[in-house]
Amino acid sequence: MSSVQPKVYLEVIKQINQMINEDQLVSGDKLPSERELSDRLDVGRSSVREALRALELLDFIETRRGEGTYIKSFGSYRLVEILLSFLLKDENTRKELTETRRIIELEALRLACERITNESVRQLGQFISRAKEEWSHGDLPVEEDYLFHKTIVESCHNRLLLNLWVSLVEYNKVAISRSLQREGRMPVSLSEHEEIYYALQNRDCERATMAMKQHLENSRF
Amino acid sequence: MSSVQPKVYLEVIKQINQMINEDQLVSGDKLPSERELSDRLDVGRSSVREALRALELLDFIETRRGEGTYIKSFGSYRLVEILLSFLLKDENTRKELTETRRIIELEALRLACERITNESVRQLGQFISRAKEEWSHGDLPVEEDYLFHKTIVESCHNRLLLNLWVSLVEYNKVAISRSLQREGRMPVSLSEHEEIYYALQNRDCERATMAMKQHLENSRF
DNA sequence: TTGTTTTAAGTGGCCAGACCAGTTGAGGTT
DNA sequence: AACCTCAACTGGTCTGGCCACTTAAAACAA
Repeated sequence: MSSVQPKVYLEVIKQINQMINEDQLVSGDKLPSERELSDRLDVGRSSVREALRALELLDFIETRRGEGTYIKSFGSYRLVEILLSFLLKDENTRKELTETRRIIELEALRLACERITNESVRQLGQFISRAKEEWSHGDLPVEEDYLFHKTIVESCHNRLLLNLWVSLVEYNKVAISRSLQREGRMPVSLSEHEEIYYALQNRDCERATMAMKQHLENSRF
Repeated sequence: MSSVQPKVYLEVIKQINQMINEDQLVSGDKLPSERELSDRLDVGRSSVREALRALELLDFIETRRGEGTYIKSFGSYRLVEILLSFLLKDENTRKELTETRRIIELEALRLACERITNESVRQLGQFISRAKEEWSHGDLPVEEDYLFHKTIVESCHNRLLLNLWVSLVEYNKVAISRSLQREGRMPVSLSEHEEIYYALQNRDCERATMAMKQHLENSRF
């Protein structure tokens, strides 16, 4: 006997996936209740729960106590985040993280040069202004820094790439604020942002890339 | 009251992760049994199972009935696979996937030019030879094709990057073999591989990159 | 002693049932 | 019409049970 039958909870996941496809369910729609699934698929409720919990961990679904289970949108940031939390145990991986982030951000910038909208460019400008203002008040514009970079990656209109980037950076947020706190770093960082901004305004890929390289180099995450 | 206490199964995942770190457990090591975890963490066994099933789906652990639960290697390749099986319903995501893969592979190649060992270069040569041989026998050297690319990404010595690449490509294997089956594609693909191989042998980054760009372009995954 | 068989303990797989804690909506009260 | 109240439903969790499988110790046979 080697007829290893697949585990029930995996079967349930398949069924749910199929259910979504057949019924054309989209993000926000409600899934049948655990009890109903258990009934309909003729499996125990615990198996249904194992399947749902796994999908929840992956951010595919969202469960609201007392209400039900809902399909989530494409916000699977947690995916890589989980991966990293299990993977990132030594110094080596940190270097890999930085390197990978650099790659993704630079390439995203390249794509953004061709795809960015005027609206997004305008936003970038705003972030710089707001950062300057905060800085003049003596505050550290960590959030603006983050949004500046994120907007750029968003502007390549590749959600997968954005997902990866967010996951990588999320993990590094501490390092970012530490970087900005370095003596004299802030003004330089700001002018680097401006340079990137101007380059993007002119869709000057070469110049933008050079500026970003410089910026990432100096930031030393 | 808004003190939403975290779900138990998430807590269990945290604990397990911590357990792995503290006890310096590595891939292949055995985790405590479900009943013992349930006992030690003072939660129901069902909660433990929900946690374990979720981790299993992510390929972090492997459960063998009658034996126990074991930590798996960094083989979290299944991640994106699962993600995509749920989300790859529109053409858009497919494009993003291809684009992201292209970026990662090209940049990995750049890094590999500086970091690749002679041994790896030799292996690349072997893969080409073997592919030629198989092809002369009338077989499609899908595996060799895959290994050729994988070895290159491995040679950048960034496991995170490798993980991402494998995740993306794993999903695309079907596409790969379909690509190779295209009339007259195989010989061209082989010669493109050779060009990359020669460039890598000479650590000629520029030439290697150009060749790879060409190759990926023609492959049309 | 050695090699084989049996058996018991341990483990994951799965289920049924129970209770708690939120949410919702229908029906009654004001 | 606006406001309760409460029953029904939903997820969250635990308990305890039974099955199938693995392993190793114990019993047995050579």
